[in-house]
Amino acid sequence: MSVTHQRKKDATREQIVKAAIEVFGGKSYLEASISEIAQKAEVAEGTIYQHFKNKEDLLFFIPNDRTNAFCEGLELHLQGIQDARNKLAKFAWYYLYFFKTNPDYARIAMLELRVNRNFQKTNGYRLFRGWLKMLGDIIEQGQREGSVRNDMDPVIIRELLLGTLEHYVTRWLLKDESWDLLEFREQTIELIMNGIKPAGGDEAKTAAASKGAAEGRRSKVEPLKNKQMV
Amino acid sequence: MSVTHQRKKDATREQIVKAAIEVFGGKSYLEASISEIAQKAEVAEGTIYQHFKNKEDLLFFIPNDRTNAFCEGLELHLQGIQDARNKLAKFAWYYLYFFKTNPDYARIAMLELRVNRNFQKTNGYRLFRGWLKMLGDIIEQGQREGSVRNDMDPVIIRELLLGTLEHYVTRWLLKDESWDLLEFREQTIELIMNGIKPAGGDEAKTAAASKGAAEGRRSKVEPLKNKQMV
DNA sequence: TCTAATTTATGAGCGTAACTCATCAAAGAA
DNA sequence: TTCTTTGATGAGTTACGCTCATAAATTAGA
Repeated sequence: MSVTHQRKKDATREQIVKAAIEVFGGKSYLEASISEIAQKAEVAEGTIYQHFKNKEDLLFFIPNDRTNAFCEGLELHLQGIQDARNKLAKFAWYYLYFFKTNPDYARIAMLELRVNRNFQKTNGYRLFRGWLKMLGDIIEQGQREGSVRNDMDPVIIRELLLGTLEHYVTRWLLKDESWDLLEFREQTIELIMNGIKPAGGDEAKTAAASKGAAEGRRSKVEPLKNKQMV
Repeated sequence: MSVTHQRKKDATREQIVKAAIEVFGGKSYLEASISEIAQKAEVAEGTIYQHFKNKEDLLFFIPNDRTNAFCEGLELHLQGIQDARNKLAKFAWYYLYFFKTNPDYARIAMLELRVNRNFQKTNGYRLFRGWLKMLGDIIEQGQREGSVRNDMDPVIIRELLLGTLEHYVTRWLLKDESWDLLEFREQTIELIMNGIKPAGGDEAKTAAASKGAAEGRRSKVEPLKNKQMV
């Protein structure tokens, strides 16, 4: 296969994926039809099956590119921020901002992929777990810094944040984006930040003391037996 | 139509719904087939269409009974608990307990109904919003009591709790119930309870003072413009 | 430049599953 | 018993995912 040939094929596949994002984003996976995707991509139905094993395989291909875009943007937006708490706040903002500006993909990710059992075996899910680790690292950094309570398993904190954010995006999509996805951000982050603040110290008044207090309470609760929940 | 006739028809419908819960619970809505449900219910395929407009209509009928069961159990488990914070903790426990003991329905509710746009127009969703209000009332009670910070819109607190719980159930299902759904409950509730505690007071040390502190900060943040997020 | 070989695109045709409808069975009313 | 009404049935229709034989396009060799 020559280089030009490959280019041509890649271009066709890209057209198909682009059309698939639009169609899967506009209606449910079930209601979306291959023929509609083919029409929008301006290829024959059979061509889609030259590039993808089946309809689901096409769906699962979509997050590859989008997850990478998410990661790149995330790293960019976190640059220059030193402390974990500000990184977490920035993460929450970026997460909502990303899906707000990618509503078609948001629908695919939240309403289709997120609840699909087969998706967990795909490369897209592997990429998802990649940036999940980034989030976990920030939380652990905060625990080392003393700015995040360390008597709590970092996975719990991660899931609290992630669960809440995914929930907001999902509700926003189901309400046809009728309200601003970022509207609830400030109060929600305030709530979570307050929750994960080291115990025994009101940070606003006694920021310096909080670190010591946190250290004193290290490993108060049982460590989790099974962290493979994602 | 006579009483006996109606009884007979109701019995058939119940058989169909029972079979549908098993089949929709075992595989995705897409993979589940009407013929399999008909077989399991021991009726002809055509009979299903005497009782339900289509496959989706059958799916949407399922939560009617289960939501009522959820509500009854919830009210029972909340009985005798006076203060809002203990009610919220109990709610979280009951929520996870209910889905742990109803895994087939959990899959239908979390993986199908929760992300289905059409579901929002159904009676099942109306019932869901019914107990959502119960949860909101508990939070508002806590804000009046002074045990829950009232400088925060109650909807935010409700969504934080609900989002996290739904997230746990979803992850648990996608991991084939391989870990204990209740394992994360204690730490998560501790985290949320800490977050929604009135600001400025470490409750463990200065419980009495917290009320006053909370009142002092009433209406600190902007009220939400749009509460119709669910 | 012409030709053979390989890769990519095509769409008619197939299988399957949701759904319909004419017919049958069962129960109640007269 | 006969007529009417309601519920159950499954063969038939339709729509959609998917296959495959064929055509078109591109490359390599002479």
